[in-house]
Amino acid sequence: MTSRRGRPSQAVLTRERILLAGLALVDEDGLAAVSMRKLARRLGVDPMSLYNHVDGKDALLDGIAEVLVASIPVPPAKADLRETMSALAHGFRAAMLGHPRAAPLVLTRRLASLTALAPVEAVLAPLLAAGFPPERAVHGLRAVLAFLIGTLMREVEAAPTLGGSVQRVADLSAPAVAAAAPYLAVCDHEAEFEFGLRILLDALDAP
Amino acid sequence: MTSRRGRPSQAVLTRERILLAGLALVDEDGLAAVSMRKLARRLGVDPMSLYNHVDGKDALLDGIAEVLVASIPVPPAKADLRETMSALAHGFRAAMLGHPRAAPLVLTRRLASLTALAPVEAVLAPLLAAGFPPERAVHGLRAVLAFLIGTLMREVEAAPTLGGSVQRVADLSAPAVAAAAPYLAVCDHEAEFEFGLRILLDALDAP
DNA sequence: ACCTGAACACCGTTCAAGT
DNA sequence: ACCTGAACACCGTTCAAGT
Repeated sequence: MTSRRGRPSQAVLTRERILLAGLALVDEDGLAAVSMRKLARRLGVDPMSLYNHVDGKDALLDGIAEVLVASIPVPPAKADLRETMSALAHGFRAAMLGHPRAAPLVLTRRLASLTALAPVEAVLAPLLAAGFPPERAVHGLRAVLAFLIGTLMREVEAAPTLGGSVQRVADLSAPAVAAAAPYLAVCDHEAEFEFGLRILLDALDAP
Repeated sequence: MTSRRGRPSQAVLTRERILLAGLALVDEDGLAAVSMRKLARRLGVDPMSLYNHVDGKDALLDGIAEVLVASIPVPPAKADLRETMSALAHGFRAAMLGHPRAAPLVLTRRLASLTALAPVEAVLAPLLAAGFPPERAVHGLRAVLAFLIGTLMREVEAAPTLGGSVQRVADLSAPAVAAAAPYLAVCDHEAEFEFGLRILLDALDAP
């Protein structure tokens, strides 16, 4: 049922269709498996056709990252400072954990700043409203963001849990590691997240 | 001056020689430019020869990461808690900034835990000595590590500064971003690092 | 035990050609 | 304006062969 538009045939390909198919490909097969050719195959199209909508493989990955960033829920501007910060952090985390294999795209690329404008505004607005000098607000934002990025890298695949095989390898050579081994062996990501986030939000609340 | 060993000719290739050449290649040309073939060329050797000492490209990258981790200076076990933590954090940062293009290998891969044993011991020992219950010591370690990873990712290339082109794009649509624009536009990595680290170390000192 | 080189199944991207 | 396909210069890795 092609509609009554004048164009010879509706474009099969769209930047959006490509990015969504790309995200699905990453979700299914992982980042390392992404290739222009495979993505084209999935879309039933010649590999070169993708280049009409996307600037190359790197731009494709940036685009997928932007899709992910755009999916971060931004809480209503009203609520109180701590609640807002916490809601944003949890929303960011949930968005990343919803696509664990694609999350490194967001966590390890410098995106065009406009992509993250809404969430950044949502963080800065209550900080400024609470009387924070802008410089300190930016410091706070960046400290929390660094923690989020580090934590999520760990949750998502990369970055050491320090868990692995610490078992009883360590003894005389590393007595403290041996003593803490049971806690190093497991990692409750949820608890680690709340623990670190509370420290940072407490520090921002304080002054 | 080949020495008097019985072997027909000393091995030209060593795992260590390969890893160091790999690190140099990353330093010069960046991570994306690393290939087994290019590394072999640099060593004056057939590409396939590398496979006698290294398990493949991924294992090569792990090996380079381990070289970097091994270069983290571990402070003497004595000093006081806060001083030790701070020294380790600064040492970690300095080691990564010494090889900014290779740093993501450390920051984004799950290394065999034994690699990081010495630094982890150096963090946990003073925490336990100060009376921290081991579970809390591990939480503290992980929170600081997450912050370090996130901060260094930002310093080193990846992860948003939020600086970019926020200039005056934002106005009515994002008044808080507009108000903080001058501080978003620049990023004093040193200051951000100290700011966040102090918050975390203060929180660990407290109880 | 280590090194080699040909071969295989892939890549990203340029370019000229089609509609 | 969009899509195509051949071609180019690369990849990582297997395998059989050399010493």
